[in-house]
Formats: sequence, structure tokens, C-alpha cells
Amino acid sequence: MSTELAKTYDAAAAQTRWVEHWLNHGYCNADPDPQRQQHTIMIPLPNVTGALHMGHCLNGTVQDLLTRWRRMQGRVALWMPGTDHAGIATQAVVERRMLEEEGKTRHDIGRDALVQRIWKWKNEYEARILNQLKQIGSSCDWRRVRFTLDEVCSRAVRRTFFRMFEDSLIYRGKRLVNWDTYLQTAVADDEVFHEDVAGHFWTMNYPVVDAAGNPTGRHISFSTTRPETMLGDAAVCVHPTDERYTDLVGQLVLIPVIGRRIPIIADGLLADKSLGTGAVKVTPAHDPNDYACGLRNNLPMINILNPDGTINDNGGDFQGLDRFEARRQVVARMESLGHLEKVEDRIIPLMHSDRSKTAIEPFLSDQWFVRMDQLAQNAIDAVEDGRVRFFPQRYAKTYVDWLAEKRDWCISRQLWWGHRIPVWSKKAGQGDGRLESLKAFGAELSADGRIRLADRWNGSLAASLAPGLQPGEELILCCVDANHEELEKQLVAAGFEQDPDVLDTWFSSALWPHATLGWPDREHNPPMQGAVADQTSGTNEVLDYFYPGSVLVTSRDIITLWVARMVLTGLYNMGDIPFQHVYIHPKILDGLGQTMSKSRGNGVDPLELIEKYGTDAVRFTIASLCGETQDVRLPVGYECPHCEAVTPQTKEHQELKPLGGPKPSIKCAKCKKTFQFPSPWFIPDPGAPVARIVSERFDYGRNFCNKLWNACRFAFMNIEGYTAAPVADSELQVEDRWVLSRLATTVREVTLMLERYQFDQATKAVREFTWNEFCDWYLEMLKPRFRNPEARAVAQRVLVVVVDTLLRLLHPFAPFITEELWHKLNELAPVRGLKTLTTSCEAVMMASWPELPVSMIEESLEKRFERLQQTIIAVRNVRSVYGISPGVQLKLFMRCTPDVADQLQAVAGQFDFLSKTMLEAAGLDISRPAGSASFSLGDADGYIPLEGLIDRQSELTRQTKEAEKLRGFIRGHESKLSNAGFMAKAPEKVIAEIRETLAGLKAQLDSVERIIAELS
RNA sequence: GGGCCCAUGGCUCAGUUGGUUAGAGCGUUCGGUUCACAUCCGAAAGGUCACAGGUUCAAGUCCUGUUGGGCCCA
Repeated sequence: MSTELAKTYDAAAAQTRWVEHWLNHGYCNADPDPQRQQHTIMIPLPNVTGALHMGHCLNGTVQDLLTRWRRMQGRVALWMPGTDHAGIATQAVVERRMLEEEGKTRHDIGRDALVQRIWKWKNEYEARILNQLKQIGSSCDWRRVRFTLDEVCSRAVRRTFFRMFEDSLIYRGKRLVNWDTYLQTAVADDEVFHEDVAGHFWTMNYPVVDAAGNPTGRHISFSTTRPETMLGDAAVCVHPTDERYTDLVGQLVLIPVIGRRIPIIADGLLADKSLGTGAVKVTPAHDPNDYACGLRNNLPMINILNPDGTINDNGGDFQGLDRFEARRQVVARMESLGHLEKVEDRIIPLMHSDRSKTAIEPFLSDQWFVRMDQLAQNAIDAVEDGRVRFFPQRYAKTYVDWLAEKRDWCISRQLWWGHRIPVWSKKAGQGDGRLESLKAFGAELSADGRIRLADRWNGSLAASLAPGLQPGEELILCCVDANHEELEKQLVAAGFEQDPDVLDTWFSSALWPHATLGWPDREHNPPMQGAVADQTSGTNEVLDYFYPGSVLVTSRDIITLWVARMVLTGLYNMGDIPFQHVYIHPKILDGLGQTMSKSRGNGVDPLELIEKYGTDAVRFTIASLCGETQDVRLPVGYECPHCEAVTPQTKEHQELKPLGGPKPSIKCAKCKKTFQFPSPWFIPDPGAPVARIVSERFDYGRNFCNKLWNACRFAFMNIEGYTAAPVADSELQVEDRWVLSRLATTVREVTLMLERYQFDQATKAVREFTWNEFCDWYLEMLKPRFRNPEARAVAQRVLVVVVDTLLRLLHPFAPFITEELWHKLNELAPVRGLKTLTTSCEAVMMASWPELPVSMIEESLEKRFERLQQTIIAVRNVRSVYGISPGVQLKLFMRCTPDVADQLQAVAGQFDFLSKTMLEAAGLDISRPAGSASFSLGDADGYIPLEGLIDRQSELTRQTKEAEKLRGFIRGHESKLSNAGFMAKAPEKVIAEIRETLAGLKAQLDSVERIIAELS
């Protein structure tokens, strides 16, 4: 390896090299070490539905940043990787593909074959996801990868279900679900979408009848968009204060098409006097609001639908008809009976299934639930008493508010992909023989109605009774814990059948923080990939050591679905919270403020970004976006495949469709050639040039990496001949002390901001130091010292220390480039230090996080240095304003007090290097040379003789403008000081500050006025 | 309907418990190939902090309302 670095940083090469190096050295591994503090992060398990996107990239960057930082601080930092089986999403993807490619449905191939196909899919995507994570530099402990359906996690699921079943926290009950009649499954709330469809609004009436069923002659009118549901009506509801109907409440009406009599009830929550007729029909089994009303008023739940959407035997004459045909016939029948009053056309908002795109039917079905009452309260307490803290804090409210509803958690899904519900059921017998089927297990009914089994079944089998599907029917439910296959067979032999449903995905992901660490096995460490299982200790040290975790990093949309449930199950299974902190990071939106998604065609692929900008650049940029805000916009554009020019994406682009003609294309404004682009609406023509979606915001990170690379390139070129030796304080130059002071401040700032999860602030601090202080000033000021053989050695030693510290400070943000530079530095200067010399760590990843003594921070020195900077800036300003070529040497005279003059003289050499200016003289006796440009710094005035180069009038104008500006500020300050209220009420400190500033402004104005006088 | 959040120069964002002259990056304009970097260097222009009230000696910052936008829950 030569001393000189390549002119540009080769990101791809560095990424390959260091991923391999870190893995080979086991640097990412975390094993229990009681001598050291632990730091645990559990990855928010990506689901195996598809590849990772920008959201994951941001999420992973933050976790890796924290992990690397804590590891450098000396903690045993575990970042646990893994993936989620994601029940319905994954099954739906595989099913859809099967239908498209082979025209088969899951019913054609059966349960086992489908599950097998999904496993294949899972293996493919899991590998791809883990590879993506590695590409972004993730320092996960890859030996510990878990999957929610693997053996370890499955056991935790079975045990949790079993415990909850035993504790009567799990029960079977009815619930209205979003039923997809096409796929014949329930779908979750977030798997449906609303779409307006053209429909009708029918107004009809029911005749009021007396107790004997004879019409009283009165009618009650109502309106509906779904007339077929009248087959399942259980009541007609009016508002309790609606005087039109007061006398009717409690009476009966007849449903003409089916001949059933139902009551008229009063319920203020359902009926609205001001809408329509004020009366509504109530169909508890087919409408969420009616369902709630049904529960409140003890109405029967009459289900009229078969799972395929046809009318069942509760529908009388209409049985067997599809629901839409039934609607037509019900309307016709009502009309012929004279009960139809009017029909209007109306746009109706209708729920559709995301999966099949067909209309959803609210459908009453048997489901499994977790009783949330106490579990939710415990999880609320954990946040309210501060055991779990949210960053930013406001998100605690989302969490607490949701849990406080304590709505029971429906955990069953009518799917094939997932953890099958471990319950076997059979109809109970009659009378004394109720528990006949469980005779072999010594079952007895205890006083509280629960089933007690013989002691030998403790911990493996639990049983209870539940109402069956049909009224009056009773079921025996048996729950079996993991690893009792014999017992399961025994139950099957006794006529029990396993529940066909699987568990909600969140049930298994809720256990993630302890399941991945091997719970419930308390006797062995969890098995690792490619390692012999450690079965010797007799305890699960991994669980003991790494639980509870340190921080969970996730996005706000799953605070309720996932975060709350992890806390809840952690407390239930472990008796302890799963993590101390929850950092909720921002969500990435496109330039139009919309969520990025494949279906919008506005998503940016992190791997494409990495290819274009390099991982470090992407990570650094992402970190700069992560503060306390909830959204960040990432305007995207199409990169021309011909010339790489970027065309910003607009709403029009997102909506372009072929409409039967050729595929839409965009004409590049730069090279005038056209290209196609990725879109959810069409697939680009084969072979056609296609733009990739990029975002120019990543220039930020790329430019920074380039700057860092070149700063180090310069440093390394100049530390040739470096020898290690301690540096005495007396050997330090002003700029050395200044840069060390700034560095110490920066280190403290970055550390503090990381502790607060303010990655944007941390990034800003480290960038400003690197670019605006280290590069712009310090490196420039070192140049002359490197040309001076006597000054060279000390300059090299200080520079090496600064670079060393900076690389360590930057490593969590930009792991690859810092590792690359660190290894070069190690070759050139393996032993380094200011006071004490040490041999540096082999890899920056394992080096210690920088800590610099407070004594290094010198405020007064920084102040003096600032004057030097301001002088140079003022000179550059003059040069620029008067259009004087950078090559022309200028002279500078400074009028100032003797001590300021001394300070300026001490750094006189720097004026030449930084502004090509000779400091001719400084002191109180300096007067303005004729034809000079001037500037004032408050405690010093500068004059630059420019005879012939400047125009007296333009200098006068410039100075007059400056004076006006100063007078404005002065007026503002004086008015404050003359305000009695301010003087009486403002704190001393503020008043003193204003006085001080005012004095400074006045002094500056005096200088400017003197300059003006001299010019006139 | 309930809740959370956002609105600051052309764009994307900072702005600590209210307290000097509201900052940065990109973009724009002007000038630069001095041996780290044109993915660069130097300089400049550009903001009545969405709107209307209020609290306060003092409001980008706190309160109320309005408008526009995002998200979550019903």
C-alpha cells in the first residue's frame, strides 16, 4: 500500500473489503460478559414479503449507528437480526403469483403444498433481506438470526399461548370481521381500502303489528343501501328523544319479506333524529355500528351469509342467492308488497379487500381473543412510571391512549401460513357425560366451571368449555404446549380436531425481544447458526444478560400494533419490560409529501442509492434526517439512462398511463433523448432505456465523504516521516490548541446528541467540525508548518491525533470509509497520542469512542481565534467586492489595542496563506492610508490600501450602507434599554447582555463613521 | 368525530427552558485549475418565520382560533 491515497474513494471496494473483514474477525458478535455493560437492540423484524425499502434503510442505519457507538463505548453491543413470516401478506403474495402463473388457487393444491411454497419464498427473500442489511453495513450478530416461525420462536409462541390459556386470558368468542367472500377469509383493518361506488339509497317501511301479529295500520320508515340485510334485522331503532316515535318504542314491526317480528328500540348512540326518517334498521350480524347496538340491547345476532357471500338458511326464500341478487329480489318483493317508498342514486363509500379487490362484507364469526384488561394496564403502567421511555416523548400518548381502550385482541386468522392455534376441540357430551371425551385425562369440572385435569398433565395440557357455533352446543377446548406430539395424537384419537386457524402475526412478533434470546428455555443458551450449541452451563446466560433490551428503534405506525404488545408480553412472560427506550424515527415521504410505496411508483431502492452514492453517503445523509420530526421529504427524480441528468418527479409523472397507446416516456431536458421509467401502471418495454429513481439529497453525504477522504489524503501525504512522541503543551501552536478545543467540544456535542437520539444534530456537529473547522482552517494553517522542517514533526503528531479522533467519531455514521482510512493511518502512524502514546486498535470499529478532557476546551483562545478568522474573512470580502484577483498580494493595516496587535502579529504568517495578505502594521497609532478599503470588527479596524484599485465613491457607499445597518441595530437595543417595563422585569443577565452588545455596536459604528469621515 | 404532528429564504430542513442582528445544505449570481478535494475554493444575493387575535418588558418559540397538509384511531 502506498502512502498516497487514491484520488477518489472507491465505496464499492471498501464495502466488500470491510464487511468481510469484520465478519471474519467476529467483530459483530456479542456474547455475555458479566464484567461489561450490555447494549441490546432487537431489529424490528422486516417481513419476508419483499425486499427492503427506504424505510428499512433508515431504520437499519439508526440501529447500526447506535450499536457501533455503544460497542465503541465498551459495551457488549448486541444487534439481533431476523425476519417475520408476516402471515397474510406473505401468503397473499405467494397465492397471487400462483394464480397469475399457474391459474391455481390454494384450494387446488391444499394446505401442506401451499405452506411448502411459502417456505420456499421465505428462504429466497430472507436471504435477500439479510444481504441488504449487510450491504448497509449492519453490524448484527449474524450467528443469532431468528425467524418468527423457526423452532426457537415457535416454542415461545406455544408456551405463551398455553400460559395465557391456562390463565384464562385467551378465550373464544364472536366478532364482526371484514370478510373477503372471494378469498373466504377475514382480512385485517389495514388490509382494506375505501372506494366510492355508485349505488342506491332505498327508503322502505315496516308495518307495526300488535302482540298477535296483526297490523295496527301504522308504519315505520327507514332508509338503507343494503336492503338484503333486512333478512338479518333484529330491531328497528329510534332516538329516545324523538317525539315522532316515542309511543312506538317497545312495539313490534313485521319484516314483510321474511315474516319475522322484531322490536322497535330506542338507542341514542345508533339513531340520529336529524338524518332521514330518524329510524334505522338494526342488523347486528352485518354492520359494526349495529353490532355494538345489538350488544347494548341484547339483540339476537342473525347471520344471513354463507362464507362465499350467498344467503344462508336464515334467509328464507332467498336462501342460496348471491347477496347482490338477493338485494334485487328483496327490493322487488318489498315493492310488490307496497313497502318501497322511494329510490335515490347515491355514491356509497364501500370497503374493499386489498387482496382480492372485492367488496368486504361485515361477517360474524368465531375468533380467538386475548383478554387485554390487566395485561394492557401493566403495559400502561410501565410507560407511565418511566420504566419504558419514548423518544420523542409525545409518542407515549399514542401508546397509552390505545392501550387504555383495553379492547380484546383478536388473535386468530383464517390463513394457512403461520403458527397454527394449538387448541383441539370436540363437542361436549350431555349431562353427566359432558367431559366423557377427557376421561382418560382425569378431567373434573371444578366449581368455577373450569376443567381440572390429573396432575400429571400440568404444564402440557389444559382444557376448558366454550359455547359452540350452534345455540345450546358446547365445546371442550384442549390446549397443548410445545413438544407433546404424543399428546396431540392422543387427542386426535379421542376425536378432537385441531383448530384450522393460525395466529395473528403480531402474536409471534410480540414475543420477539425474549423469544429470540431463547425464552422459555431457561437452561440452555439459544442455538446459533454454524456453532455447536452451548449446553453446559445449565442456565440461559444469553437471556439473562441481554434482556431487557436497551432501545427499540421503529416507526410510529406500529406503536400500537407492535410496541405495545411487546411490552405487554414481556411483562407477562418475563416479568420485565422488553426495552428501556423507544426511539420513533421519521417517516420518509416523497417530494409531494406522500408515503413512498411501490404502488405509487415513488419508492427509492436503497441498493440503487448505495450503488450510486456509496453506503456511507447514504447512511450519513439518512442520519442527518433523523431528529424529532415525524416526516422527512425526499424529493425524487428520474435519472436519465443516457446522460444521468435528473428530471424531478411530478404528480403528472406518477399518474402517466399508457391508455392503450405506447408506454409513456420522459424527454431528458439535457440530452433531449427519451426514456421510460418505473411505474405501478405499466412495465417498461423490454430493452427500452429505463430511468432509475434517485434523490439528489444524497449528494450531501457523498460530498461529505469526498471531503473527508481528501482531507485524510492530504494529511497522509504530509505525515511522511512521522515519528511518535509526546507533545508538550509549550510545543502546541495557537491553531493546534484551537482545533483540539473545537474537537473536544464536538466530541461532547456528538455524544450528547446520540444519547438524546438527535442524530440530525449529531451529524451537523461532526460535519461542521470536519468541514468548516478542520478542513477550512486547521489544514490550511498546517500547510506552512509542513514546509518548515523544524515545525513539521509537532504538526504531524497533532494532526495524527486529530485524524485518529475524527475517524473514531465518524465511524458509527460512515463505517466503511472510516475503516478504510483508519487502516491507512495505522500503516503510517501506528503509535500515536498527545501526552501518552498508545498503539492503535486494529480496526476503528473496535476502537474506543473518543473522550477528550474538558481542560482541552479553551474559550478565550477560541475567541481570539475567531478574530483572526473574521479578519481574514473581511479581507476576502474586500477582495471580492472590488474584484481584485486572488493572485494579487494585499497589504493590511490594523488599528487596535496593543494586546490585540500582539495577537495578530503572532499569527501574521497565516494572513499570507489564507488571504494572500501581508500584515504590514498593527497598533493604536495606525491611521487609514489614503485610498484604502476598510472594515471594522468592533475591537479592531482594518485598512487595505488599494490606491487606484477602488473608487472613493463606491467605498463611501459601501461604508454608509454598513453604518445604516449598525444604526438600525443600535436603535433596537436602545429602545429596549429605555423601556421601563424591560428594565424593571427583564433578568439582570439579559440587560447586561444588551448593554454589552450595544456598546460593541456603538464602537463599531464609531469606526465606520470615522472611515466615512476620512473618505469624505 | 377523537388524537398527534407539520407550515421558517426557490428546494429540503435546523432553531434548546421565550432574551443580542433567524441559521445550514442544495439551488442562484459573481470570481477562482495555488502541488487534499471542481463531489472543490472564495464572495454575494435571497426570509414582515401560513393567517388572525392574545399572554409578556420581550414571541419563529407560549395560548386561542382560522386556513392548508400529513398520519393514527373510531
